[in-house]
Amino acid sequence: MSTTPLAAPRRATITDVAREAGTGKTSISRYLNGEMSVLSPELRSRIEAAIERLNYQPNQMARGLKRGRNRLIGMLLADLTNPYSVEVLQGVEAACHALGLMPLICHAANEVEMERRYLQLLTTYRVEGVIVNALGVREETLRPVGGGGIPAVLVDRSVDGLVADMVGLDNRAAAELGTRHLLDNGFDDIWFVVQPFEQVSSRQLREAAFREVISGVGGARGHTLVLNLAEPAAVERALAELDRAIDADGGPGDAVASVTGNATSSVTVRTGGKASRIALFAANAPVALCLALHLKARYGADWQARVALLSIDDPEWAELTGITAIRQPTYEIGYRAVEFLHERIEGVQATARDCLLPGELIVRASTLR
Amino acid sequence: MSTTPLAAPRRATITDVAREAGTGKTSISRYLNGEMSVLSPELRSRIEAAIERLNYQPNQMARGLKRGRNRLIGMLLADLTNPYSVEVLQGVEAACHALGLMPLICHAANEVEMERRYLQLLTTYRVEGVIVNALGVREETLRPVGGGGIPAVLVDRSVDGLVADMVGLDNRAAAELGTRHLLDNGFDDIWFVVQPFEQVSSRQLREAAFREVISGVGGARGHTLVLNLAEPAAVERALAELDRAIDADGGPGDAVASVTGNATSSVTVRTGGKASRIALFAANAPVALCLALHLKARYGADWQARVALLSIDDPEWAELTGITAIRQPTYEIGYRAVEFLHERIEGVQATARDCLLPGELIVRASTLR
DNA sequence: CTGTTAGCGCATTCAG
DNA sequence: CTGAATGCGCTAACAG
Repeated sequence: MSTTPLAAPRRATITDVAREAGTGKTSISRYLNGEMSVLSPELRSRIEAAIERLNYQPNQMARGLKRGRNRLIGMLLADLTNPYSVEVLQGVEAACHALGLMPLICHAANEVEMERRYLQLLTTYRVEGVIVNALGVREETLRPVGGGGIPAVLVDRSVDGLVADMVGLDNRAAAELGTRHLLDNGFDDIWFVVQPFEQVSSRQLREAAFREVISGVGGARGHTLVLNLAEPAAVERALAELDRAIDADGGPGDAVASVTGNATSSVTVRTGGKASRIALFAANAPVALCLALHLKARYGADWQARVALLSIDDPEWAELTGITAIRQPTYEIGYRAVEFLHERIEGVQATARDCLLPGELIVRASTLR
Repeated sequence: MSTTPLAAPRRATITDVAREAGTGKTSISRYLNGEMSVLSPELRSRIEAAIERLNYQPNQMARGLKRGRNRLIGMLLADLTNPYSVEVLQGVEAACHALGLMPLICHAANEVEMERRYLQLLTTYRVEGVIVNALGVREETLRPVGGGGIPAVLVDRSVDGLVADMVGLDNRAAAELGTRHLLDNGFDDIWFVVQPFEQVSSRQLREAAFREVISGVGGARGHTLVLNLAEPAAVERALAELDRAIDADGGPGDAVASVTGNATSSVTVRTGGKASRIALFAANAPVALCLALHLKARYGADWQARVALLSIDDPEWAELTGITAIRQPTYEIGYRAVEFLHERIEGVQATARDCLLPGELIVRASTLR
């Protein structure tokens, strides 16, 4: 009774269990590691009982320290606010579960400094590998990772000068798919809207593919509009440019009764006349949302009659609002990333691999005229 | 030269640094812990140099094992797919950053089994505390947490039989606010739509408050519709019931040219006639989205003319679609949760506290007639 | 089959 | 001011 006051119910250790079971720590350890065949049934049940009685739970920190591996991997996300990230995460979690890994999820919230800090933290916690959906930063930040350091696989974007496996959307194909779809549906004036390229390879690839397709089609006009979502003033300016283009275009049908910009009272009658030739191609969901919000504010609830919107990423509101989208195989991206990482952790040496998964075009009313 | 082949660039340990700096481990340890005043400037710079040269990074696992605290806390989320979770997370991260804590984010993905597994995992990693946005499960699962076990604070929902701090929306007030708003705007037939109550206290509280307000107002009719989002068939049935009510209601204006249910060709002319008396009050964003998707599919793009929608939670698409919402102080909820937990970790003994934060009504076109 | 002995990397007395 | 010694909880050789 005088052993331990109820003050701090210190957690039982392997030693406690050994004593309680009247045996040595080794046997307990063996039990914990499933080496059942090496334990007499009798001892085994005594151990079981002791563990139960003491409500013992092995300390992973200590285990990790000893054996040099802790089954932890880091998952560094640039922006959880982007549905893309959450979806990828689901795949990551599933794969981790299947492979006996535990993902430490770190959210950089679009801040380079945060990214650096978390990477450092993951390193000090000796994670066995990291999956990183990097911000657009110099390879420098990722120095401790990849090549010389701990195994890493990149998601969605590659990083200049950083050799590592990478898995993501087949951006070329996706951008082509989207552009062709718009072209095929009679849109010959297409605005590709994208966040600042910075070092984000996926943005660059998407835009390049877009331009390439456009330039290969006579009579089609293509524009690239950079939308710096982090900079309200810049957004304002870019959208103004877009507005001018849309206004100049003259509108969708032959008869537009009225478009007041007041969402609650606009009355628009679409008569099925000649299609609008302008379409917006958003490079990802955040951009698409920004565009949609602006268009709705400017042209009213019926903004979709005025301009078509196609987005890479298929956020939950896409269906609701009827915009066309290219859905990324997010779950699989996450899953594959973990598989790659796992191989790497297990020592596979192959040269850096790229895994490009195809996107799926989901046609909705917005781009059908 | 024969010490370590380039094979496995083993990470430098404190011992390596000590040797490199020509001193003992203790001094390194002191340096790491910022006990600068106890080190001669000379030794100090030697240590600095050695650390730099070896690119040394202290092993947090070992530190944690030794000092008994690892600055880790668990953040268990029921469903990251719900924007609410992501927003709360932002607050959690900010607070952790400020308090020198590292959150381990665990995503139960609505699976009770996952929740149990993660809780167990967090325990074995000896996190100093956990913040849990629990699934609707029995206290049993959370046994290791709270009272006797590791400090815990609940977010959004309390758990029967589990005494712990809890922080979340003032559900009573929020539901009243929403209901009153609808009533004030002429809606006298209100459907409160909510996921199965199970053990989720917030759902119960919101619904109870709704009913209470309704029953206090003569002439107002209130219904509660349970929408089990995990069960497509059940959703189907519930929505059918709703449809009957809406159809019976007769529609919004005096003249409805045509409502075909085909989103791409519906032509509706709203003439500003008498308001529809039916309004839907969604208990949270996932429910609101489900409703909106259904209504759009059934009544066409102009579904909002037919029925009003108000939601607790203000998802990104709310503004776009113009539905009224009650925004939760998500960031603050997360922030406060960490603060509470931190106090607990530091040994504060006060009895379980409840922190109810107010929601903010954001009126949009949907509920204005 | 089972127990003893050494550390894993680090923080902490406790003597210099 | 500084360093040697001790052990956190656990696993991994080695002996019984």
